[in-house]
Amino acid sequence: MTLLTYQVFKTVADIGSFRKAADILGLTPSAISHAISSMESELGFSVLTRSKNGVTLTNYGEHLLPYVNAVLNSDESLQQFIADTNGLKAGKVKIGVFSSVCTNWLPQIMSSFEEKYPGVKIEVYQGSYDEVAFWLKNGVVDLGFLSVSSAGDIPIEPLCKDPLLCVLPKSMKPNGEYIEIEEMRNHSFVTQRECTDADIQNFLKENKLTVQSNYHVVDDLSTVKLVEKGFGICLMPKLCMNDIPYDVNIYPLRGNPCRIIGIAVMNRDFMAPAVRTMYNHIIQNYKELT
Amino acid sequence: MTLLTYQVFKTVADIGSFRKAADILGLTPSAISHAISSMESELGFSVLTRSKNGVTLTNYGEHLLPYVNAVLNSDESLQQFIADTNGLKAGKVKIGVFSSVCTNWLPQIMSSFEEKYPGVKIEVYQGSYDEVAFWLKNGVVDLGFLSVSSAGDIPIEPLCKDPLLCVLPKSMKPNGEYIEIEEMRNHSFVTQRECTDADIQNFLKENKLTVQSNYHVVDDLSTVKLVEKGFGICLMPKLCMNDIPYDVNIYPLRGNPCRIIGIAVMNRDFMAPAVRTMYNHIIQNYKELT
DNA sequence: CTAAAAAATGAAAAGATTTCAATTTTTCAC
DNA sequence: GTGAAAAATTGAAATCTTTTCATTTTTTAG
Repeated sequence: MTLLTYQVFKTVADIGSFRKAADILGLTPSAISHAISSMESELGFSVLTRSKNGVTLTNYGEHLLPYVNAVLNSDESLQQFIADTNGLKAGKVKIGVFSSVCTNWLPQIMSSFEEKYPGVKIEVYQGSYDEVAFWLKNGVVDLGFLSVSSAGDIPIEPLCKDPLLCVLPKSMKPNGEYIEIEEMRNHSFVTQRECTDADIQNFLKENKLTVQSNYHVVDDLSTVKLVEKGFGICLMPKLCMNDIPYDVNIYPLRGNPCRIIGIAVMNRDFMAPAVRTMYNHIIQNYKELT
Repeated sequence: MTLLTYQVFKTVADIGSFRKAADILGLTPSAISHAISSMESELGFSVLTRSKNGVTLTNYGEHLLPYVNAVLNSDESLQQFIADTNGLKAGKVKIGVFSSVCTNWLPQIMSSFEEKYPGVKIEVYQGSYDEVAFWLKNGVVDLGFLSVSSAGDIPIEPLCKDPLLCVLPKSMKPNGEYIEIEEMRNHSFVTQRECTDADIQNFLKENKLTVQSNYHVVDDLSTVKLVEKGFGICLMPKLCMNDIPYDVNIYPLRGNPCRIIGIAVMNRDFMAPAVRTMYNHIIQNYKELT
């Protein structure tokens, strides 16, 4: 017996006619008849008496009906849950972000989204690129902000360029408007521990800048503060600098190297409705790149 | 989505592996995969992440699971009800009887049945042949005792013969051991109202005994009492006389006319388990006719 | 008694599920 | 990193279920 069998039984029991039940369910009377009789042979007893005044429940049918109703009701609430989820009356989106997106973009994303879809809950997970990528792969988050170069094999939609800047102590000034790569070669660097900012590591690697670095810190603020105090120079994406009250000199680099910030999702074709909506919302609001 | 889809989803979610779920459900891993992916495309979002450490629920899957469990649990209790019914741990039998069976046979039938199947409830409806037949046709009772001649088109299993006897006041005696039909022809009859005992009516009709009857009573006791007081003679099935404290002469009739008592059921091939068991129980205990 | 309506029936068609065989992906040990 | 083993996926064919169609039977109402 399937849910449809139950539905047929319930409808017939309620309405007392095979033909009318067929109309209601969009089936032929024959289908109803077959369904009921296969139900009866599966049960081993009959549930409906075909008599004058239409079709009525047998004693057993009468006892069975509440059980059938219980199943149909619980399925109904399941269907309702699905409908709510698809209609964005319910749902949850878990987003992985790195700190600069977290502080600069997320508040606006969240408030505009929440206004539009008040039923959807948003959970934010902040971490490094690697952590965000890991969370995406493991389903901890549905969507993740990443730089394109750090996304690896995770599909990512590029949103905008974020220029890498060179951060110097106040005491230092470059020769021109831009910092030449060669100018940096002999300076001590303050670098973030491990690959907290993979784009910068990549840039350094690409330009064969072997960095002499005595300080390995974790967060952007500390990095800049160490530069401020004259312990070295550092590279920092522009977006990060928004968050930091700094007293340093900031210069763009020759060739304007950028990190490309994108929004990543493991399976672009199969997002939950709330996730898809958030994904589109983010692209609409932040996509600058064609 | 069907109940099986739900079952597949639940099993996979519980055990975290398609292959193991396939083993448990007796399906191939491929079937599981197809089932889940068709579920996901129907839902519009994915419910399982295929990752390291096996398969885990997505956020949506996590939310969906309780709903799925609710449906499966209510179906489980439906299945349990069916099993109980089939296993005779539950169930009800409604039996229609006429008075002589009610008083003579039913107590023994009921007590031996109840001893064997204590979970099954028995309901007794007492009435005339016509009422019992009506109840059978309308599903008021599951089984009905009837005389074969009164069953009409209702299938009936003959159980035993019950001889018709002639009841005479003490003051009257027949010529021999048997009463000849002709002997009755000139006597006043006390008859039961309408066709309360169709067999007797039939017998009278068959033998072209037009009965001169001034008293039309309903119950057997009253009938016999009127005979006792000399208001006429009557015919009475033997079984009925068991119930009556009488002070009358009783004689068999020439040719030993009988009513045949049987057990009737509307659909012999499709009885509820408790009904079938009662049916067989009755036949075992009361069938004398081959 | 007949006509109309409702239900049942059996065979064929349509649809769904399951399996099979082959492929891809993932995991684990070396 | 490589390769073997395990797990999951895929598409096509096979199987099984459900539905319809056409017909028959049963029931009801005039």
